[in-house]
Amino acid sequence: MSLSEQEIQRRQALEALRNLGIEPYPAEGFEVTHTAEQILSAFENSPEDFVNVKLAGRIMSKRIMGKAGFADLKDHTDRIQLYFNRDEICPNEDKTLYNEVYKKLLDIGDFIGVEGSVFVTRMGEISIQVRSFTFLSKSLKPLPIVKTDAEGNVYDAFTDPEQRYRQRYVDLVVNPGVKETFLKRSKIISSMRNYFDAHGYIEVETPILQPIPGGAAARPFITHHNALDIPLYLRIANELYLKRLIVGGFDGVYEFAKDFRNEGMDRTHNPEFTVMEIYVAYKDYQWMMAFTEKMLEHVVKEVNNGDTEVPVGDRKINFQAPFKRVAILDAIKEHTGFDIAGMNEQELRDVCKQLGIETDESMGKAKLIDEIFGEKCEPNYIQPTFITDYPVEMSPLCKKHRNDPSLTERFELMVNGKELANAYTELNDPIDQRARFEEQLQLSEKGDDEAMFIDHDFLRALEYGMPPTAGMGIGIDRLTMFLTNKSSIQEVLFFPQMRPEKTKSVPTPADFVKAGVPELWAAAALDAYGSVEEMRKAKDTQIHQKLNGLRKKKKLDIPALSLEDVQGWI
RNA sequence: GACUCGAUAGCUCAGCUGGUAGAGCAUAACACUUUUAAUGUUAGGGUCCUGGGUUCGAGCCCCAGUCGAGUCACCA
Repeated sequence: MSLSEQEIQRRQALEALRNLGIEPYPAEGFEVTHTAEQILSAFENSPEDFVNVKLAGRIMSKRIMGKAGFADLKDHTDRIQLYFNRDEICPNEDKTLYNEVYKKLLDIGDFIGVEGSVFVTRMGEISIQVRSFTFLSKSLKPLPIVKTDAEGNVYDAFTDPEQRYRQRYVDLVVNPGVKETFLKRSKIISSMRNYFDAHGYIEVETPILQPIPGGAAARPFITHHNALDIPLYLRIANELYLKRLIVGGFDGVYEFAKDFRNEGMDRTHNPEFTVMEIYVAYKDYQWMMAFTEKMLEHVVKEVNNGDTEVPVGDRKINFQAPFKRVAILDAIKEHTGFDIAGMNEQELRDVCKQLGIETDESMGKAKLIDEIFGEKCEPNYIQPTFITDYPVEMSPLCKKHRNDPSLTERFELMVNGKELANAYTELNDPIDQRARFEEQLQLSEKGDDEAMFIDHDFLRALEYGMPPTAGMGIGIDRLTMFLTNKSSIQEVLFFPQMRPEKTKSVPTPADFVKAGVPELWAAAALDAYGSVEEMRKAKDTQIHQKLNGLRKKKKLDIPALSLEDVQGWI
């Protein structure tokens, strides 16, 4: 491992601290009495409460002026300025603590604990006059320095998305606002959870490793269980398990679930993502629509200071309930002029052709309709809109429409032209369900690699009887994107999936020494071959000649090699 | 998958008919007792993503690759 100049200096500082008897990584905790936020918000009203404060955090900047100096301390709440005065920190003759430890050995990025009193500087900034400080953890790698001036201009921002996502810890430390996004995400989830709990629904956990990946149309990740010697799949949905629980007598269950889909990645798709699914017995999709819009309105208000309107890109989206409801066939009629109700597969193909939508042989009716809707209608629904009553072919787990058996009781919630939620009156007729699965099997044989598998255990559960049930799933990542106004899913996931980092190990002379090359020759061998592997590929005679050649050329002051020497190394 | 753009110091970026690299911040040293992107002076710091090619000579031109970003397609 080769270290940069600054990394070496920090290791030296680490040593210097230890030589002074200061442990840079102490085992003890540090008692914290205040946070930066508390001090900044309450000091002016009651300064008497802040004559003795202890807080801990990371040093974010340092400014020294002779016998006094400043630093910014960032704790989990905010940043606050520290004032270090030499004679305050070092009341006695020995000024080491100021001159050496504070001035030279304390680096940006270090965690320290400080004790002192709060005051206001001449410049009017609330600061802590430090009486004593304690190293809590030394930082060996320099953080990128992002500076903001009085006008709020940001300098040298740490912006490279690759580095920000790969090293989210750094992103969180130096880029203001990143943490807020994730705090909001957390709040969205807890707000939703509270809403469900208040209705008496039960949060449950269901298997992530599934023998049959059911509940959605998607390509799964496959893995293998050694003891059972069977393939297992990472779940693409948890729907079928939650419905089993309704069969078992739960009235309302929900789960915040990580789902996994082995498909493309882009700024709206990550291989693992979070979906909340909820199932409520004795309800239908009409009820669920009303429940969903009220729930969303509630969540949006909670995370958005009581406002239902949120900015998304250059638009504003209003989550005020009730949302508009449009049947999918009406939507298609409105945006394409075609009435596709009752059309067969061939007729739909013709419509696609006239609309300029590409199709292929593997597409059934469902996919064709989905294409038309996705291509021509979906982008038009900016404000939250329920699209309802999908054709039966598109929804194999959904109950047929009470008024039209060619349709289903399903809705999707479209926001900003994207699907945010999906819900059904759940199919609980086991015979119908079996028939629908069998249609999926035919699609699969036709080449649709996303068609659903038949889950016989799920059918068996339905045969015992499932009460009428409404179910709904909502994409938490997408919801978070809307509510934080981010245009990519990577911004709302702490650790989005990335291609593995290439760790190109740079060979050093030491590697050659380890391989048996004498130290005298290691640098030359590195020069000649670049890596141990390359050298091993060469013949001993070639190595012998090449290295001696190099010795001559570079006038190395070392004895010439014999062939026997070289044979001894490899 | 296609196209476009990018990769140079710890970070943000510059670089020129093709002549072995430069700024700001960060770092180090000195000065300075309340600074505000602190300041002033000085110094150090680089496999210019990788591999080939053209050339007397490549960070720059050509080819191939890696990684990333954006647009589109595919996929939900």
